[in-house]
Amino acid sequence: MVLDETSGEENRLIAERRAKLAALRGGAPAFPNDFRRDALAAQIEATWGDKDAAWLEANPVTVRVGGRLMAKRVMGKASFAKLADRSGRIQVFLQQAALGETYEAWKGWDVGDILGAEGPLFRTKTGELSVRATTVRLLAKSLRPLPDKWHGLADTETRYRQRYVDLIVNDASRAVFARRVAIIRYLRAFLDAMDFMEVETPMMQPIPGGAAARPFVTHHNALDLDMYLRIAPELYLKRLVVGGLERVYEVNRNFRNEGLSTQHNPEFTMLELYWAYADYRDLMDLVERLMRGVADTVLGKRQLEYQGRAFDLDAPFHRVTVEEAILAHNPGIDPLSLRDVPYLRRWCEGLGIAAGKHDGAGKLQIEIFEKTAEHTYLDPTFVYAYPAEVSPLSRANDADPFITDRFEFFVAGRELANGFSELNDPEDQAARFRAQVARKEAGDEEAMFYDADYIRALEYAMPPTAGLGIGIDRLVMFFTDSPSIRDVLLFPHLRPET
RNA sequence: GGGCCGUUAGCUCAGUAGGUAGAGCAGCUCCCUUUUAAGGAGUUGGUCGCUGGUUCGAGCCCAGCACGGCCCA
Repeated sequence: MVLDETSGEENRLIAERRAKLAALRGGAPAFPNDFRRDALAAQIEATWGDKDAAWLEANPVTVRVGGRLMAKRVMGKASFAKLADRSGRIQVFLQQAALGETYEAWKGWDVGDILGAEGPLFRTKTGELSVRATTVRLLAKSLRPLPDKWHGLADTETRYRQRYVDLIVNDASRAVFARRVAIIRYLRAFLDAMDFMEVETPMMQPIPGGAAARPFVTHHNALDLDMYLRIAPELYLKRLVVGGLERVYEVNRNFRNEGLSTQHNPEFTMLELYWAYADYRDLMDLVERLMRGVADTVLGKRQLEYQGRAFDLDAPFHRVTVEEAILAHNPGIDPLSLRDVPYLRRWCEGLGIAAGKHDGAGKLQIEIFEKTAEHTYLDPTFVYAYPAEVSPLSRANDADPFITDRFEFFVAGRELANGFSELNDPEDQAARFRAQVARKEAGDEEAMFYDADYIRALEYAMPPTAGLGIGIDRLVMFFTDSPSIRDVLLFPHLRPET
């Protein structure tokens, strides 16, 4: 894949089309913008799809359609064209007898060009609802040939780099992004109906907070201030709960300065919501309802296949604690030593986990969980009671302060959501931040900063609150049977072309 | 960062043992007034990702690099 600007010599196919465009420039505007449609392909099918040839002849309906020429079949003095608009495709029938000189021009137009046509609807010999063109115009010349009309565009790299081409020729790709939009629309409607308020909080933050991740750094020139692209909106959203916005959510991008994979893009979309007077159990129930609601909305059923495996969202979602999960997947482990640091450290070594020097029992538990258990949760599963050590923003459990009232939600072995009862005790939160700072000073680049303003906000008192984050890209992957996050991102990050 | 795989015409792909590059579609010329990947006849089109090396000779073998894919850390 070489760009013409750098290759010096233009492709012959493009040169041919450029010559056609040059000829067009001699007359009327080559890129006119005075054509207006009055019908879309899908509307035409919906409105007149059930009318037969005789009805259409007796009740003439004239439509103006426009779109990209996707198929061109010339048979001497008559032709068929397929025009693609945003709703679908409509066939246009062109005849020399009706179009005169324009018909000769049409024969020189190319698949990929943008056309407008007007004429009455009729049915062809084979019964296809079509437009019998009385006029047809070239609205925009395509200089580049489209990929193979039958095989489409298969090259993964080109599909990602030139998504516009992928969207033109691959129906399946368009369907993925249509479904992505439908899912996000559903989530918004669901939350709006619960009286949640959608808000926007800073993407550029002086202190990156709300998650354990390495941030991107940028610089504000006027303030001469380094700033961070947010790794999460969490601390800002909770400030809003302090302010009395008792139900808030935000759907937007987070940025994490980490590697790329089939599960990770440096910028990804997260839904975060904060719900006062609710707890983590309410959130688990909410997630179950959302998952079924998404299925109902975009699939019309709760049974689906993801990457060859069947899933049934009607079945109750599993719920298991972190410690139960560790015991279930590490048969030899001693249940009474699950919080014993030297014991867990030895167990980690046996699993080939490189534990950090300062890791406590909670961190070591999570390492063991992630290595041995996480990927096994294929059916929807809530894993809860996360250790406080790895949950610096979560409320400690009343009966057992080693753990927090926090869960993560797994489907197909992947984390789709993370939720917890929020830590609203400002003194506990300050102590947790100090512990994070100690970790950061010990070399943990993902440890959190101390956010003094956030502590100040909590000191005004935050109501008891539950907070949830849902990874939208992974959710869309699941509901579109997509193996890679790049398949659900319109413009996934790639290295620059050479 | 490591391992494996890939990169050949605009697109989708073949390419024999290392002997000088092919198909289909698209394009171009011609025929064709109801096609559905329209059809028929003819025809153009390649720095085989890049740079080196081995060889009389490299798309093919070797090394490095670039980009992509999958897996691992």
